[in-house]
Amino acid sequence: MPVEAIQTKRLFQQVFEQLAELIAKGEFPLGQRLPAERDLARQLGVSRATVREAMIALELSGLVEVRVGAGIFVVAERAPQPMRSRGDALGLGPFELMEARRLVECEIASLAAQLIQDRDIEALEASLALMAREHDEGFVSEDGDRNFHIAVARATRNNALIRMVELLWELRETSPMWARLHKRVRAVQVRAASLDEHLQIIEALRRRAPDLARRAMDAHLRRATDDLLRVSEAEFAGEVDEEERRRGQRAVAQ
Amino acid sequence: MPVEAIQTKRLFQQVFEQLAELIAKGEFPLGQRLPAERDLARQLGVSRATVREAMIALELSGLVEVRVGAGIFVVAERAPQPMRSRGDALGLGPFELMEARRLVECEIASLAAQLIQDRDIEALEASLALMAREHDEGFVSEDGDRNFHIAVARATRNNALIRMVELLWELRETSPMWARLHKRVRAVQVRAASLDEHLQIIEALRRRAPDLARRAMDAHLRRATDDLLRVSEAEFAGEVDEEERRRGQRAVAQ
DNA sequence: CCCTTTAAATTGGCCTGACCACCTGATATC
DNA sequence: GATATCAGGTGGTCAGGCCAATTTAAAGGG
Repeated sequence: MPVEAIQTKRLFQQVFEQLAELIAKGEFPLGQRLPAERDLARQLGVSRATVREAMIALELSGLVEVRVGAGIFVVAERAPQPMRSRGDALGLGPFELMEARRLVECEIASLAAQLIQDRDIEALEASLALMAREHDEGFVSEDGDRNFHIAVARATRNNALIRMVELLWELRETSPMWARLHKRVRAVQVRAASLDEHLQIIEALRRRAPDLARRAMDAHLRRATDDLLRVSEAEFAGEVDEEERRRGQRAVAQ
Repeated sequence: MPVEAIQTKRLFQQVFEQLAELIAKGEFPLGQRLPAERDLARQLGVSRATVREAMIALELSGLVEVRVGAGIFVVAERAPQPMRSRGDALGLGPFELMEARRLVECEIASLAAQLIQDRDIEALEASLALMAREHDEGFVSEDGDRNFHIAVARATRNNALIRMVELLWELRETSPMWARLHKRVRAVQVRAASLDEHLQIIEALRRRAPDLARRAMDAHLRRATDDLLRVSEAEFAGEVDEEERRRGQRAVAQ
């Protein structure tokens, strides 16, 4: 019989959940001021410090806004997001990530080619230069790579698309499986080839050629996935589960 | 001359940022225990309550883990996510959102058609039924619609894609401009047509027809964008900025 | 000498009460 | 009627304290 995982939640979390529910139910409508911290503390039977801690949680969840001296105001009616930004909560695998990237970033590159401006190209070149510097100095950082792909998204002038690419990198950073493969890939990966692929993406964007940009991005992500697959087979045979491996092969085969 | 938007950051936020930076820099390696709250308070020259508030922020950011009686331990080395989950922080507009949705959800529908299983179709039908119920009862809720599109993503078995669609709806819920247009669209929108469009998407997925699914999803999002554009022109002429309107027209014209 | 038991020190959780800076709205003044 | 002033309310921060959980070290027994 499994032991009930009763975790005595900390007080501020209980207060947080209770208030979040009241907000979601519309008990505290949008824009309305919450009772003062002192009043809430008295009503809830807890100390003001605890209420304050719950308020910080509510604020970090984007549910309320604190205006010093004026009060705390409801700025969203939705339920708090269940804190699942961490990739490991989903059991997110590297190949899922690459598959998603290919799906969206190719189209983003195509759209970017139609809307890109000269200053965007400068940003791309700066990111490429950073990658080259990281390469020379043997950094394990991926800032240049990350900046590059986000810069491509930024060229679409679409904040939702930008946010989406950012999300993909956040998921990557928090994926435990990715961390396992990561450094090995960096070691195996022919970095010069990667730099050249990025250069070709820039070139396609500079020529405002949507199809070419899409193909260049696709080729880049395809090879990256391929490298990943090779490493996972060589070093982690049997460890990466079968579903994930099939996904990787499907992505490369497409 | 624009007034400098100097925001006196609250003390706990400064402590939070400082500690987050130290963690990101590796000053406090993964798994290591942070100094005790009392010590940190003394070293930082703040009260323990302030340190505690910063700790809650760190914990909610997924950087540390609190073990009662034992200490606070680093569980991630990454930098904290910059708290921009709220759509308004980006100035996100409705048409940006729809453009992004068309870009990704069409491809997701195509992929879903290749991988969908019978139980996924059942989930889609349940969502459609919920939409129909909402329609009959005159709800303003969009739960059915949301569930449907997330269910399509779920059929791809790709957690990154699922997360992405969820993100799009989160952004939608937190977009102030969307809130302005939202209810008017619901009033104008021919809901029966929307239900039929969703039905056609299900039908395409049931037949495992990728291209058909992509086209059905495209037609649906296209009409939704079109409705949005019509409402925005009729009711908010001059209010929605020009960039946004052009984006809407471009999306429909494609 | 090693293992178990027990007690002390450490640590986070929570509380009380207080003071300050800031915002707001009503009042007083011109 | 418009403006300046002021008092009350609010969040921000602090100090000090007690409690429960945990760790650590000392004491005990084999």
